[in-house]
Amino acid sequence: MVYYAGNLRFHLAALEDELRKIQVFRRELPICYEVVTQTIEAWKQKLVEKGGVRECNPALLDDEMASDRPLLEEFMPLRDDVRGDDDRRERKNDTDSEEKNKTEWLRSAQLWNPFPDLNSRQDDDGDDDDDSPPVVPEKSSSSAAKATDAIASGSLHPELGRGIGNNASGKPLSNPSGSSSSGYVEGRMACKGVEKNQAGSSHRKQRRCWSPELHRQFLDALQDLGGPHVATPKQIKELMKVDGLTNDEIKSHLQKYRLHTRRSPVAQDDSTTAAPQLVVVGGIWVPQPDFAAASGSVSLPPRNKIYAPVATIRSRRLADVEPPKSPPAISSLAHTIRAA
DNA sequence: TTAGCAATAT
DNA sequence: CATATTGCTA
Repeated sequence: MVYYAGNLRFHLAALEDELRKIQVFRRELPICYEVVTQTIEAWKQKLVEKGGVRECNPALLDDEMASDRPLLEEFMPLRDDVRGDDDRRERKNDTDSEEKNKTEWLRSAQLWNPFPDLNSRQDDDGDDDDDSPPVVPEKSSSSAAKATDAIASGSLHPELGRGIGNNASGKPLSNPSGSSSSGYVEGRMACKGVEKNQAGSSHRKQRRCWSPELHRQFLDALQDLGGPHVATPKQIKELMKVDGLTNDEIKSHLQKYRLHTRRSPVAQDDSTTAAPQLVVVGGIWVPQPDFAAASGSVSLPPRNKIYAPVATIRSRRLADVEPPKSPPAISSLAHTIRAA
């Protein structure tokens, strides 16, 4: 009896150890995490029962536990040498920096989700539940960045497509309710063969979408930097502190964003003080925020100083900081007007 | 090396 | 058509 209890405790401890280890990958291995967590819970309960009521019969116990086991073992075969660590060389002496890097890219992984619209989770930028270690501004060495990128694009990766029923703990971590879970899930990670730079023609990256969260960070950075037209990709990247996000990606996003804001400059709500933010440019009325953008095409060359310096601009709410959700079509009007 | 733009791919 | 990636140039 004692043996079983001890055994159970031992396994429990081992499991908890494992849980701590995969904590970092919680987002990427939601099922794994969940399974382990639940198993731990279940076992704890067993332990309690065991302590309380003496009736426990070893065989019975095994049987009962069997219900929890198979699932678990699919993902995590139990070993006795769980703490062996031989196979987990990566985290031998918990190197803090490495840990941080991982969590950081994890954050990014979370943000880079392939379901732009679906993933509107309740919390928002909550940064959530998890006690993710403080993200230190730590300048990520380029090598580190590359490493993480490599990881992100290739290796570890949770097969989270399979619906395992018991996601008891609540929100589906990564895979929003099945709708349209078309092969995008594997998009970034599955990467079978891709990225294997075989024959050096793996070329095109997997297409990754900017999640609302990520975009929000982007916008924040933009705002801090004084607007889309003065912000530079690198600065943005540093400000966003999203690891695994490359300059090129930001550059691209910025490009698109600029084009977008140029086309449909939206005066952003706040109509309370809706003083017409209009200014005359080349004979046409243009919403002020777009002034800078428009100036480009109307020959007001250096648009650098149009925006206030970083510090002062912080509180301002510029239209160009927000993506045009519902374009008022002013610009198109402008075009037609100009044509006429 | 980076920013910006254009071409191209999804 | 919208958006992401790559290529090219300054």
